[in-house]
Amino acid sequence: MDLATPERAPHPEAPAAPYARVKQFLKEGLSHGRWAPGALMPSEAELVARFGVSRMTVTRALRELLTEGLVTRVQGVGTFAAHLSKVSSTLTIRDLHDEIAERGHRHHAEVHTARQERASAELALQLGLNSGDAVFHTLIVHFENGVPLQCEDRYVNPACAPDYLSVDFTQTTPTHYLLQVAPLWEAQFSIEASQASAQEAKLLHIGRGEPCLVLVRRTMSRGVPITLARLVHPGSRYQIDGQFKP
Amino acid sequence: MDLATPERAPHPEAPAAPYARVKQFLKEGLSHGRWAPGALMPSEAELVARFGVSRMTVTRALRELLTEGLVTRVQGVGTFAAHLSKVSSTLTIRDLHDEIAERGHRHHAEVHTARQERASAELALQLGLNSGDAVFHTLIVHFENGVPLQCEDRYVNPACAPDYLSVDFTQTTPTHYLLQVAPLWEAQFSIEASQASAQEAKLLHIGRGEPCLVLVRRTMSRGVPITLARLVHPGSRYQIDGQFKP
DNA sequence: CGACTCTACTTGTCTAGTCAAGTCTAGGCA
DNA sequence: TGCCTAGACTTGACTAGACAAGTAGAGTCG
Repeated sequence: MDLATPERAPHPEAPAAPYARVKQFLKEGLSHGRWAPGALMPSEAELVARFGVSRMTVTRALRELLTEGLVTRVQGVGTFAAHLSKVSSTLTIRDLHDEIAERGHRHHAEVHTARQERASAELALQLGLNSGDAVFHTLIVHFENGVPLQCEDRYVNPACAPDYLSVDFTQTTPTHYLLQVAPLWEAQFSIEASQASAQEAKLLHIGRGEPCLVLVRRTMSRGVPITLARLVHPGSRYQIDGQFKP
Repeated sequence: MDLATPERAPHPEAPAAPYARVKQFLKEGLSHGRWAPGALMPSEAELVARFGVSRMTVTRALRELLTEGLVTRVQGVGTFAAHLSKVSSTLTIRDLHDEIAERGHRHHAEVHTARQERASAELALQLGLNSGDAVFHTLIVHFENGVPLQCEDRYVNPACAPDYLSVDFTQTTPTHYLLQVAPLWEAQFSIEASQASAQEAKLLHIGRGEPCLVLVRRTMSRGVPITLARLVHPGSRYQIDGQFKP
């Protein structure tokens, strides 16, 4: 225990704010199985009476539990404990440079390709272009303390980032640059395991056929596709971590 | 366009609820780069004046944007556009049975191991037990339309699910059963790519050394570890999909 | 010049009420 | 019996205020 802060937190279980107390009460009840999944929970009026707070306060607590997916609410009926049949975790995909820097390690990048190409039919579809239109293509290998960690094969919609090819990607990562150009994002991704191709194996200094964690990500801004990236990581050197906490 | 519902949605861009209109206004401004990352956004008082609503309404809109991570708020200073340097996506980890059933496919499971064992030192640490304590161990292969899709190697804390070994896992998945027993969860997971072991290759009907997507998940309820699972999928047959939408 | 205070502005939280809309049930009526 | 309606109860959204707490800048005093 930290006895040096007696004023700050007299009871860790009793948050000061009334809305937080109500929320805590409901959360603990849920975690102790007081309301089985699907069961009817106390109504707002009951909670108002029990805690002696106004309805807005109770509403806030319940709305937060709703957005956290812990309860289901039906107008005219009541509030129910959610069945957590799906465990939804938050997976944070970060800029690799930041990730490495945060570990206190050194990051550098080798640019192998940075040129304009003509889009294939499939690529054009993904980027909302017509087949044969110009696209920017970069192939960059990222290193952590001199060890290759990621092979980044990226196509960019020129309309969204006309100056993309003039950026020095040994200094700035494409992710970082594109985040500046296109403010708000919408992304789809898929994660899969596959063997390294001959080129990837060479660039990542691994054996041909070694298992790799492949992350394919397509990002859009205001409905316009910006970029399609294929991020290949050696399976032996990289893993994705995440957690779920209600 | 759906012209059959003229009353319901006259303008898809103008939600009926005032708090939603305020939220939409701010979101669109952010997506159009009206406020650069880190820039000061309108204060609550300004929004109150602009939209002619009460402060609680504006507060709600801003609080929701805050929980979505789109803005940063500092008491006494103001509201700022967040820099989205990290793109946090929601990754939903679901019960495999449900996932397969939703695709309209057939799921069945083969139970290869279901017994009590003594915990190794490392396993005991993960499950909050002492080395040598009893643990339940199951090894189950899940099939989609007769094709092996996942090899589930799971250890369970007997204190949390005393009847675990008496469950018929050809009928119920361990995930589903454990969700019933332990109401609210906390989970940590990691995703990595590695080669199939000899046993895994045999169980999954793939070649030894083929790349596999491995998901290791540890779940806890009220701080007590419940289960540690290692889910191995053939890289050629399985991928994880997700999306991010602010 | 430096330290202090006062003020204006900001967000954080709460209250006590209003109106609206959806659901369920009991009772009445044909 | 079957249908309909009225009332009770629920959530959803909002208003117009209030007080607290934090920040930043302007002005003042030593």
